[in-house]
This record gives sequence, structure tokens and C-alpha cells, in this order.
Amino acid sequence: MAFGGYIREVRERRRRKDRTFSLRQVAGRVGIEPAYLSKIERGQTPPPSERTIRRLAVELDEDADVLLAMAGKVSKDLQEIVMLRPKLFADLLRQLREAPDHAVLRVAREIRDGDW
Amino acid sequence: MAFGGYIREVRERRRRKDRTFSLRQVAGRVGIEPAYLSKIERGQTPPPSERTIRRLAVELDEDADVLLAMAGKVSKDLQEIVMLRPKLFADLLRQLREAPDHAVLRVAREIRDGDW
DNA sequence: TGTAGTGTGTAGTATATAGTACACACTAAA
DNA sequence: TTTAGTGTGTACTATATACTACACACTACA
Repeated sequence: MAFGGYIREVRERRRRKDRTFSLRQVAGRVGIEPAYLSKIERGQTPPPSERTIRRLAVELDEDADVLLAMAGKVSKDLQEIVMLRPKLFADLLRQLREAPDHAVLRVAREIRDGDW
Repeated sequence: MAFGGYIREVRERRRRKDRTFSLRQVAGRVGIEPAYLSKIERGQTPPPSERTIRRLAVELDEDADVLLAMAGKVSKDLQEIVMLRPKLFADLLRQLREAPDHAVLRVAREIRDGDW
């Protein structure tokens, strides 16, 4: 799904319960102009910066990594992790490209449980 | 190490064996202006685009992911992998952030050997 | 029936990104 | 000793990114 449309949906849904989730008020809390948020939600401008997407995520109680992905971006902190050991993580990610979710999850669990 | 200085080192090393690795000729084969490559190698301009870094990697027989990392970038194809399943891979990478190389390698090997 | 709040159209801006184009001085080889 | 090739300084440029500012028409409700 497109980034802007999703933001609009989520915001409108919250708005039904809470009138402070108007486009103007959300824009105000997030720190951008209402006209800009309007364009974002209607896909008339590309998705905003990572910084702004993160603030939207907090405001709308959504997962930042998911919103960033919808915006065609990858969090800078994840990029840092890859850049510190590029060969290692490049190989790993390409291995896992086609792996089913449960296999990746198992891997994460094994590592977390510290059986190094 | 800085991107530009590393490129210069690698290029000069190859040049000792092969005169066609002058700055001008490499720039020519990579498809950029010599003056631009000169500035890149001396760090007078930020590292070039992913596309140009990839061509440099081929030309200098270096690992593209490593060069990109030195340039502060992560390959678009790796970003795509993360963006397709953002929660899954964001969690995984953050789990693996501190994990020692051998643990990550073992995981990659297990997946490759297809014990899903 | 005013007025407070709503979303949106239009125009413009600052900064970053990713380079090109040309001239110059120096070096090495014919 | 010319000439082919070397690296570099300077000046520009095109495109993308990430917004701001203001005016406008519409709606809701006091």
C-alpha cells in the first residue's frame, strides 16, 4: 500500500475517537505545515524525511520501520548496523531473502538466546 | 578508512602492474570526469552515487558492499530485502548488532543448508 | 450568522546530490 | 624538444529532497 493513503487511513480512524487527530492538529504536533501533510496523504509529494516519518509513527502509534518501508526507506540505524560489517550482513540478508518468516524468526531467537 | 583515500590506494597499487590504471583512464572506463575522480580520491567531494561506486568496484576488483559501506551507503538491493519484511529484518538486524561474526556466519550457513 | 477550524491549491525556497567542462602546470617518452 | 598523457583548480549546472508561507473555499456549531 502507498504511504500517504495509509497515513490518511490511520489518522482518520483515530480521529473518529479523538477529534484532535485532524490533519491540521497532527501536522502541528509533528512539526510540519498542514498543506504539506495534506499533500503527503494524497500522494502529491513524495514521503517526507525519516525524521518526520518517525514523528508520524509516534503520533499515530505505528511501527516506524513499517512506515519507513512503505516510504521506500530503511532506517539509518539499521543501515549503520550493515555498514559496520558490510560483507557479513550483505551475505546474510541475501541468504535470507527467500527464507520463510519462521526460519528468520528462529534464527533471531537462537541468537537472542545467546548460544554463541 | 575514508572512501576516497582507499580508492586512491587500490588504484595506485594496481597501476604499478598496469599503466592503464591512471586516474584519467579509470575515470574514462567508469564514465566520469577525471577532475571528479580526483576530487573523490582526495575527499574534496562526497563519495559518488551507488551506480558509480559499483562501477569503481568492478574496475578495481573490490567488493561493492564494502566500498558502499565506506561511502556511508547501503546497497539498494539490500534495502529492498529489508523493506519487503521490515519488522522481521529490523528485529533481526538489531538482534545481531552485537553478535560476534562467527555466530552470524553460523546462522547464515544453517539457512543456506536449507534446514527450514 | 459570525467565527473557529477544516482541508487544499499555488508559489516559492534552501540544501543536498551528483555530477560536467575547461584550463592549467607538470612529466615522460619519441 | 615537441607531444601525449598526467593530476588538479575553478566555475558551473541539473535534479532531487524536504520542506514553508499564504490564501482560499467549505463546514460545523454557538
